[in-house]
Amino acid sequence: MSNVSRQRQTAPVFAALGDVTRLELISRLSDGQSQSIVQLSDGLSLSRQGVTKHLAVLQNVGLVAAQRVGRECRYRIQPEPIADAQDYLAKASAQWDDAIVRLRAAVET
Amino acid sequence: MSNVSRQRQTAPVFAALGDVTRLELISRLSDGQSQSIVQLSDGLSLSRQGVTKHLAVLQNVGLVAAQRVGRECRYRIQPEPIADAQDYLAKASAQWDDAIVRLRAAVET
DNA sequence: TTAAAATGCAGCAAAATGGTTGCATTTCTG
DNA sequence: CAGAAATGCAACCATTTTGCTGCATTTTAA
Repeated sequence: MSNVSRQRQTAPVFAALGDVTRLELISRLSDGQSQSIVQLSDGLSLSRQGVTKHLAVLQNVGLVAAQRVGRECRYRIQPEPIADAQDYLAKASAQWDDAIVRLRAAVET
Repeated sequence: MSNVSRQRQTAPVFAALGDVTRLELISRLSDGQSQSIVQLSDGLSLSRQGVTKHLAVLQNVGLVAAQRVGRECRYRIQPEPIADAQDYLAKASAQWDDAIVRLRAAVET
């Protein structure tokens, strides 16, 4: 995959993670259990509809999945996008780690 | 460090990474060499001032550092914030990996 | 069957973002 | 010194984001 298309895929995931409230939601879902909107809203200084919007952002980039159960809507975390983001950062840092090693070597020559 | 304060630190870094142009700038700087604004603007379908703004975003969260050299301003990548972001994602995924293992174990009991 | 609970949808306002242009300033170079 | 090169700064604009409220709908439970 090209650099550009990997960036186009990954950037929206980073953007979705770039908000304290959404990181908190991710954190609350990180035990692997699904939770309803009301449950997820509990303790946040934000209206229920505000939380719904944040969940929609997370869902749009595939970080969470929703399932309607009776009258409630349960959200569950989806590990893949995070793994991809992790991978992206790992490759980026590997790149300049290598570069730094080469630069050091060049200096010491 | 508490969950919340880690989120407050990390969220802005993710937000800064959540843009294709900025990911491209990071990528261009990943060889460890510093580059001027004109160099970084080359080939981007964006005005030089637009690029400057993106660089300011990256600088504000510590992803790059600027140094004035004569009439040009050279930017260099700063590995730390990315390492932090990587660490954050690693801890998050470890959390639900553990949870999934526990859930499987519970089911198989 | 009636009321409460959980959610969805629409509209609206404030703020942030991403981009532009124009002009001033600093620094090199012929 | 004069002009070109590189940047900084300010103002402006369109769009997106983030939050709200109000009301409708669906589902449960008494």
